[in-house]
Amino acid sequence: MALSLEEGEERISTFVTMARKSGLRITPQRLEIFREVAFATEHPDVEAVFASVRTRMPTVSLDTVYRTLWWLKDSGLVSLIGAGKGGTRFDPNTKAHHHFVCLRCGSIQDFYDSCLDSLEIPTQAELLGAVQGVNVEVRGECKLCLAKAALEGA
Amino acid sequence: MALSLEEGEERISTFVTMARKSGLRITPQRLEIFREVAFATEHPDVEAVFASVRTRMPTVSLDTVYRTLWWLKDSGLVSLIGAGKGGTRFDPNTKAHHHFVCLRCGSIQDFYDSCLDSLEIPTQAELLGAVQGVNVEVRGECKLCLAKAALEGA
DNA sequence: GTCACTGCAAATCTTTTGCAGTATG
DNA sequence: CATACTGCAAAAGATTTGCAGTGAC
Repeated sequence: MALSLEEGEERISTFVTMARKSGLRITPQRLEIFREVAFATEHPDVEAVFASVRTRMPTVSLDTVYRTLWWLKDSGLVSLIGAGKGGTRFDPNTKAHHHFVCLRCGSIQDFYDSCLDSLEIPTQAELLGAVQGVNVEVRGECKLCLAKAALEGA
Repeated sequence: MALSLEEGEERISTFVTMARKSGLRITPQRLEIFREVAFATEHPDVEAVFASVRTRMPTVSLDTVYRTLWWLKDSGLVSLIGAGKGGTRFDPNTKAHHHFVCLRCGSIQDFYDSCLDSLEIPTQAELLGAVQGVNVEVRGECKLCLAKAALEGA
């Protein structure tokens, strides 16, 4: 699955605008790293981005890739898959359920909703493989983080 | 949010049954580790399970926890949050979209569906914090893994 | 009694940090 | 020109592996 050139370029121009707005410097490394991610359709991990950027810019270091990616994430230009940070996490709940994921602290809370359980799977998704279940991930900021932010902002 | 005792015990008896069926030995460590995970409502990571089990069984080692958790995962008794294994992964797609997650290889593919984008957020979820978006995670086995399995099974 | 399972310790892989030099705005 | 950014190297953290002893079946 290839990304259209226009869509990639659109992502890059958003990137430059955002960077300017945040007063952050646009360096060749950052541009190259972002270009890599912006055109990616495979949801790469850090190592993959690094390897790929390295073919075109052999001097970039792995930690620059890390720093750039976290910065992109903080700016909202890319998002993390799942809860993001931290080690592997487990879910002992084998019943149908759904998650509220906090984008700030990474906490995950279960919630139940029978309508969501019986969500109709779009044909688009059916085509990608053998579907076994659905989990709806509601993303936002949890109560605790909201309270903390309110305190700090006061 | 506490888990009802019955539900936890139910999970444990499922565990014992499953273990017997797979011909795997039920050791005190495994039972303790599974008990920990079965009653957890916080989607713990390995370190958290380890720390908690250790308070009741000070001799367990971290690697036993790892081994047991992977085994539980392979048996389908617990599932991994997100794609599971591997490092942090990024998603450069800032448009509303959804994921097909392969439970076998961990690959993630995007798909689009405007009905899902405008999914109504259940009150249950609204109560947990400030909602910013929804991502539907369709879980199953991807085309590639299905093909591989077919080859090996032949 | 057999053989899978455990604990330990060391190896490996992933991510972060401190510092001195470099280059962007 | 100031100072944020980079690369390097080393530290910190997470996960895996090899091996000898132990215990579940």
